[in-house]
Amino acid sequence: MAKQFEEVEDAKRTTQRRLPRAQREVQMIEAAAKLFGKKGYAATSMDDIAEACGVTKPMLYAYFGSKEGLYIAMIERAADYLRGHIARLAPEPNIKRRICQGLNVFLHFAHRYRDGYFVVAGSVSSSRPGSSMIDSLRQQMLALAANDLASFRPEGLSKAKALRLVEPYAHSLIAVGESSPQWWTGNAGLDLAESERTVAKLATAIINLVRQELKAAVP
Amino acid sequence: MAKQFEEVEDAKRTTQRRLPRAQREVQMIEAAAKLFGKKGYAATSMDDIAEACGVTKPMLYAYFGSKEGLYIAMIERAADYLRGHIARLAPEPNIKRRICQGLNVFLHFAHRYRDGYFVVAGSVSSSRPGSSMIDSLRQQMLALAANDLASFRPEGLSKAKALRLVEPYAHSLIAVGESSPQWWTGNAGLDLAESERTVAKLATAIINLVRQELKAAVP
DNA sequence: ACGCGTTATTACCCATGGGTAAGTTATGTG
DNA sequence: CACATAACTTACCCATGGGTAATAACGCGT
Repeated sequence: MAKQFEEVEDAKRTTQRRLPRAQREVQMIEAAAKLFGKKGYAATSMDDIAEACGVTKPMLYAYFGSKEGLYIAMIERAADYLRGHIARLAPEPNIKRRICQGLNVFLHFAHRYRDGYFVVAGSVSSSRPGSSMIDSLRQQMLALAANDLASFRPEGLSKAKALRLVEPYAHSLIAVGESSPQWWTGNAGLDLAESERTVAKLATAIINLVRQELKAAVP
Repeated sequence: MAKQFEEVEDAKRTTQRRLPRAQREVQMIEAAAKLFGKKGYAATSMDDIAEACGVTKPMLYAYFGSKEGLYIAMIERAADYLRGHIARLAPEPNIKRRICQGLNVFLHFAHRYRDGYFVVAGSVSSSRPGSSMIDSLRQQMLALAANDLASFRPEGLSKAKALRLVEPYAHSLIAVGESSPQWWTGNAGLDLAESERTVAKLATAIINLVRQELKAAVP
């Protein structure tokens, strides 16, 4: 009973038992992710977040210093999750499978965090705090994808050139991964497995297209 | 000299000549689109928008009633543009080409409006005003795409079943179209023509995949 | 049972920003 | 040229919400 987080449980909790800082912080970050994801950064108040975890505003400031601090902490947590899981599949030698597994990381992350996911996925150059962090995360993912795609280049094509050529396709690959969660929201309980299969097919199609493009580009 | 809109021209304009309402409204909507797109709805103040078009806040209220009113007006304008252009290519009989042209509409729209584009593209379930309008627009686009994709079904597969099967792919198609503009922001002046070619290739790949899936689904 | 730090609260400050009332200047039309 | 009207401004109101100071209660170790 130490670690489970018990989600709002109806309205205001009657007995907000005192949680140790570590657990409360996790709870706060999850509430923040949910609300920031659903309503956006500016439209979410610290009071909203505080209420969502049965506590009052000053606690948020005690633990995170500021609204921006809480936001950043949240982004960092999400980024760590993604980077960690992505890094963990480096050993996979089969490139195509690695790409699919990479996309699955996004799918699982989105499945687990729903609203919170859209904070990292849906931020397009928005001048919110931490956007630079999100941009750099996206940049890293993009670089990984591009690198994997470029590994399909035929003999006689420089890696640099290949990297340049696959860039837009890497982008689309990410877009496909990012968009799938969005399509769940419409169709209620669509299970992960089916999404994985669909995304895998799309990835394969894109990979084949890239292969073809790279072959055509050899001088 | 009547219609051109003269973009901020440095800092505050010295002589803000009095524009007739119709022109000022257009200017306001464009400024709003730019700022909402760049900073988000809640983070953009009416004063910001007013200043961006060399005028003061009460003018915005005189013409649009409220912040929400201005926002809605902006969305409606964008939606009209998209719906209008999409509808105009209905006569095209070649489905594949029509899909590509549909995607091009997005590309051109995004190219023309940059920041403003992200207002309609980047809004994922966010509880901003007008989100229902954006959702319905997206829904329409999705339906069109799905419908076109379903037309590739082989004999012996009901349209209903085909529509259900292609849904995730229609989503991906839209995602590819929506994501391209985002990839421009990184790589400065990438011209439209190249994006069009890339997107066309991706669309073709997805269409082929869909064809294959539909064929495999026939009982 | 008695501190003593951690967890929490109440009550407040004040800058920001949506929204408005009342007044001011250009402009085009009889 | 007058003058009605559309275009525009200044100056304000006040609710929201970020942030803080002072204070209370719980519970753990000795």
